[in-house]
Amino acid sequence: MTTHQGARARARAEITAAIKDTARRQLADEGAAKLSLRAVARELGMVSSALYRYFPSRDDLLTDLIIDAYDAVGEVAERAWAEARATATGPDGADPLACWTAVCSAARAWGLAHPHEYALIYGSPVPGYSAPQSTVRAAARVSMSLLGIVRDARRSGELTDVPLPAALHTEAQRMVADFAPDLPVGTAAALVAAWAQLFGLIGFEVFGQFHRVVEEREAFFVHAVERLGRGVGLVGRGPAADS
Amino acid sequence: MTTHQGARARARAEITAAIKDTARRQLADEGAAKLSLRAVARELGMVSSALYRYFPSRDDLLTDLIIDAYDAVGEVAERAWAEARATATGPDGADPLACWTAVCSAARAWGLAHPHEYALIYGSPVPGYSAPQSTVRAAARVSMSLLGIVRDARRSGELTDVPLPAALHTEAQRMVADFAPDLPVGTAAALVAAWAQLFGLIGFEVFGQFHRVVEEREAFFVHAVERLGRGVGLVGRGPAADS
DNA sequence: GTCTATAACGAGATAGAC
DNA sequence: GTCTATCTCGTTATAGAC
Repeated sequence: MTTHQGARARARAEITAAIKDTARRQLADEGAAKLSLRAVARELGMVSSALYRYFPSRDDLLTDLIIDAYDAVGEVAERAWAEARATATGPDGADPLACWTAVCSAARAWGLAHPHEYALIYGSPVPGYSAPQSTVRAAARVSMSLLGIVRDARRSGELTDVPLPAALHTEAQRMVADFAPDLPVGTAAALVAAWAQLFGLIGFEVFGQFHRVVEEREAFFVHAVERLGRGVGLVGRGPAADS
Repeated sequence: MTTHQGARARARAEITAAIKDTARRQLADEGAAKLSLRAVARELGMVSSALYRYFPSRDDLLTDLIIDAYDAVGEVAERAWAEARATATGPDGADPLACWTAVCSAARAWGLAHPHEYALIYGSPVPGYSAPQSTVRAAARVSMSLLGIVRDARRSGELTDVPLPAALHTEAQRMVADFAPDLPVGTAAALVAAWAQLFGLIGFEVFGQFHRVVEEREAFFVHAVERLGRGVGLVGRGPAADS
């Protein structure tokens, strides 16, 4: 009985994974707008109605792909943070700015390696599709890593203050209450802005806007996100930037 | 003969405009990936083959829509710059930071008002479509406005230096040679980064990533781009940000 | 209970003959 | 420029294998 259930569960997991893999391939070929259950089924040698045992609808398959993509970037970001924490550590703990650039670079590398999945989560919305609430936890993982780095820096006294206009005080206080307890209001607002700006840099590179504009993309990116990190108040221990 | 040609040309222009309008509506409904000459023709009561008198292929129609969209943002950006130049002017000319935020806010407002055209030019690439060289002039208009503001600031002595790591010197020198003569290397690199980051902020708002994260979006945006402007070396004349 | 296959629906796209 | 025959799609109902 147990082995029976185990075998069934294993088979189910395998087929689910195969469906998603095929769907991801279609995503790359035709884009999310044209993702079709029938085409996935055809490519798998199944009949379309059989897919409904695994995904109640096309949109649910899309949702799963989106969550997977968010989890994939989130995981490389978290892993990069953990590694930077372990290696770039001085007497006072990890170097905040080194952790920051490590996480940002990890997100960039993932985007460049998976442009179509990147487009799925950070590109244009899919027409007619509205992401359900179930995507938000995975979607927050990268920003949670950035937030954690800033928190670490604050604990080790390596976070400078960020000015905030009076008009944004209540808004930033709401942000602090929502997801950044123990952070100063200016830092919270700057962090949200930096988060959007980070994906502006990555998106421009992944989507080709830097074509014939930026050539040494990695060095350019690292410098830009270092400046972003300093903008949220992180202080670097490494050699200062030359002028 | 002249009136004949004029009438023909006028009719042709009208039909071309009608085709583009219909295509833009389809863009909003189904996305760029599903843009089809046939559907446009049907909606216009024409037969699909008739459209080929106006656009040689679907991709050419797409290219036209893309150029139009770039020109539309470019125009509001340029107009905003001109207006800010005229109003926010002191003894030394226009206030550089006021011009900067005016141009950024104009681009944001256009994106929020035309999310589908925004997606067309700053969102995910259209599968199977590659933008031809003919789009680059229109695509550069917003960044050219930002560049012009920085140039003005430099002329009026209101541009501070931006540090640049040695590893990026040759890259930034190439940028300066390509499109920013008379600008310091650090400024050029910072400007390109700010350009990408600006559209990160706008894209996150247009595409809904700020849902339940940022509520007072306009004030948040203005503050963020002010900081961006200072990051490229612009100095503001208005009241400094409170802390 | 779990799955796959057949068949069908209504709607839309497409290719080609005329 | 029109019409038709044949494709696609998401989705459901149903029947039967394991």
